[in-house]
Amino acid sequence: MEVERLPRKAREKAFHRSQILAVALELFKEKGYHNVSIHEIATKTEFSIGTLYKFFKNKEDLYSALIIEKAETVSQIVDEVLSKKDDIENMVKSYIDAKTKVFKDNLDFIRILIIETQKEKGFEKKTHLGKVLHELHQEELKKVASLLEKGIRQKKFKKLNPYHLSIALGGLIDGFMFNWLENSGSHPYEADVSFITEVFFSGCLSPKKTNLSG
Amino acid sequence: MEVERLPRKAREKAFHRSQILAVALELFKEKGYHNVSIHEIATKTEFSIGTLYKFFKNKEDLYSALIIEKAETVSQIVDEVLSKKDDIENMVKSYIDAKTKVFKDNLDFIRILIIETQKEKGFEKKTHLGKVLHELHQEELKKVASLLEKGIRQKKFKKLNPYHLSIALGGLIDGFMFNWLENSGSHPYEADVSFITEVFFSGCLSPKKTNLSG
Amino acid sequence: MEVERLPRKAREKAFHRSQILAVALELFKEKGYHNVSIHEIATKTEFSIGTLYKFFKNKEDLYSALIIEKAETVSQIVDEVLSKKDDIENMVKSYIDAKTKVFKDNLDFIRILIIETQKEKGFEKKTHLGKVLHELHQEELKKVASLLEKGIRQKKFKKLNPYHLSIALGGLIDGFMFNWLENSGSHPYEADVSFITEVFFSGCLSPKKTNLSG
Amino acid sequence: MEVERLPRKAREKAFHRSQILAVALELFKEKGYHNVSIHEIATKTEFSIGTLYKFFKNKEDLYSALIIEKAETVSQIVDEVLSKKDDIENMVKSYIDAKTKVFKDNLDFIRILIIETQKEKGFEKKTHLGKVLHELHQEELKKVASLLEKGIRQKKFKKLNPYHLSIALGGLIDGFMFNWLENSGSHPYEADVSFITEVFFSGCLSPKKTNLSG
DNA sequence: GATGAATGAGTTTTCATTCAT
DNA sequence: GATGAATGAAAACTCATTCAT
Repeated sequence: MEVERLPRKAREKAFHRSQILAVALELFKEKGYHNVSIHEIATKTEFSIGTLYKFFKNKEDLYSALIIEKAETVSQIVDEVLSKKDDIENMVKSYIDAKTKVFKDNLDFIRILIIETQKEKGFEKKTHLGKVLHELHQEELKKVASLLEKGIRQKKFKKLNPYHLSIALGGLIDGFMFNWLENSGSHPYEADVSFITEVFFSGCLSPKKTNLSG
Repeated sequence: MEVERLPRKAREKAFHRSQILAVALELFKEKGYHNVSIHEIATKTEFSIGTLYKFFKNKEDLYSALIIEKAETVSQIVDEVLSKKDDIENMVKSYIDAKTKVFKDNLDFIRILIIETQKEKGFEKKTHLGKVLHELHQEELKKVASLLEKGIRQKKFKKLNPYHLSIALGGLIDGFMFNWLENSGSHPYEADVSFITEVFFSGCLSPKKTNLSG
Repeated sequence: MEVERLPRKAREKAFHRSQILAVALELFKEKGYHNVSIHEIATKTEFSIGTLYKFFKNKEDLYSALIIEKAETVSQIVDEVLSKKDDIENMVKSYIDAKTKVFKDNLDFIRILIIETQKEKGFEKKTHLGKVLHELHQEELKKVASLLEKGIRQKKFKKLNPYHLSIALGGLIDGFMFNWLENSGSHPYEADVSFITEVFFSGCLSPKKTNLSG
Repeated sequence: MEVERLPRKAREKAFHRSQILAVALELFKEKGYHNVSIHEIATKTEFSIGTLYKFFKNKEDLYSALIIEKAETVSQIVDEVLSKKDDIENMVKSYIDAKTKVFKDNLDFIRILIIETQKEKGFEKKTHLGKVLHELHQEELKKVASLLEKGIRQKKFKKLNPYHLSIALGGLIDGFMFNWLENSGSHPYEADVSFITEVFFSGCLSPKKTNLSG
């Protein structure tokens, strides 16, 4: 009995935790970190303030947990795409697709992620949150880099530093998506996706291929 | 004598204003908007709180003034570069140079600019600050776009949407510079500059040119 | 046990509330609204500032609650007197007695009531407080008027507009009591009470009655 | 020359002083004492703050001067009426006329007078302002009392304490005028004036006269 | 374990008054 | 003498966090 009881409790606890985070995300998106009070989160989750403090040691901790959880989810989505073996070019396209979709689907989260990423002394690596986000970002860059490297070895891409190329690709995606965000999604984002793909490939595909395809 | 008296006062006032903004920038960079109190700014500037409120009607106003002033300075630097008539390719190179340099020289400012840009429901165009930043950004995109368009007409660049291309270029620059920022300027940023230039041109120069240069 | 628990809490809360109001009244009487800080009320009540703000949403609200509560108490006292069926003349006498006693017992409250009544553009009916006070006053005038009307119908009083007469009676009472207040209660207020009664009756009783009684 | 220069300066000074008081009265009426800043008065008078402080040693002093000046004007109006020798009854009527007219013409002033009169410990006789107002009021009561006394000696009024009668008359006037004020002058005040007169006389005239006139 | 009342440090902002020019 | 920039004490109010029940 006891053996089953704890797991159930644990499951419940995890569920409650995720409920709190979901509500908090909603509120932070809507009003910004400083304009949301613990009291408000407590009321909306229908947990007591004391219970919230059982789950998270303070407001900052709750916020960190929220960001990290989301960032890991996004990371997993990207990982999945990168782990599906396919033709290199298709994989890059899938990556661009996945990233832009994640961006579009999580606009508000992305917004607070950016704020947090830059907030308080930039990538403050002393902060737990800062470290985790830095690592997740660097891991992604490396994974994309290794994909691009494979493409270079297959002579499909020009001989350029693959880590730099992955930064370039990330920059392209972010640039377009921020522009889309700035103009409040006034046009279908798919247009941007195809442009990103076109620009990136026309710059990276090795000359011969370019001529063949062109 | 009287003729000079007012200008001196005005000059002094402007100087004091800039001093306050400089100190405030320093503090905001260091601790973030919400962790800096007016009292602290007053103490550090060695002005009284009341004097601060003579210059700026409230904390938000001081912050806005800070951001807008800096953003306009950056805008002017870019404008200057874009107004010097030269060979298109050199002008693009100069633009990349200028932008990366501005970025490097104003790391901390860029950081709080990003936060502000995304803060509270993204580009909140209802805010004066939000509107001003949005406009400055769009103006820059258009200027770069018109430069690139000229290049396209001169058959130096591929036939791609020039506005989109300017977003792409912006994305590339930001991507690299953020990466550089994230790694706290661990390597000379000039390396990034040349990579940005290379990637951008290899993707944009019209096919013939590519073949000749490759 | 549980059944009693909530009521006890509620009772305690009500008690605390009344304690705060009592202390606040004391302070406002002593120093005036603008010269009493929330901090001071908190210190004197031995509650924290935060607790005060749990009871009242701001300083104005605390003040309003204070005035309205007192005004309603006074209103009830008057109501009680007016509801006891008796000979008309005795009822009027009782009313004068009750009013002067209330006045005497609540000198300081009356003072701030007057201030509030006249404060900021007179009976500002837009304010909740203003409305409530206005209504309470008008209600009282009407009740007294209907009492006097009965007297008129019974031919005990002269045929004068009863509403106007109630204003006159109120004016008489206030005039004497303010004079008494101004001279800091230098003489027993009962002297004033009998004078008010005499003047009012000799002015209102119909000539025949006057002759009979005189 | 010097002999004439000072008087002109003095005249100018007095004029400026009255200008300041006029503007201040306007502002205090409109917004209340605590919502008007010295800065605002300075701006509206087109004098500098420093100059204002040359005329009045502080805000309270300016306020006192304002109230006292007005109160003395009112006092003079009443004095004039009371000094015109006439039939007693006509003089009382004139007094009621004058008082109600003053009330009507100075509604806003009366309002702040009441506030001040009751503000901060009621008739605080320690304050200069308090003392002056108290004295002015008592003087008026005495003058009216001596008028009424004459009427009693002439057997025109009942044998009642004339000082008390003067309080009663004052109370009647104030009661009606406050009611009129409370209802924002919704009806012509002359109606009240005649009612005050009627009530006061029918209550004060000796029975014989009443019978004769009735 | 859960609760939420109580805390009070800390924030932004105002404005009467002074005094160097 | 006139000025008005500078001052800074003091106010109202918020909210993360604690801890007795």
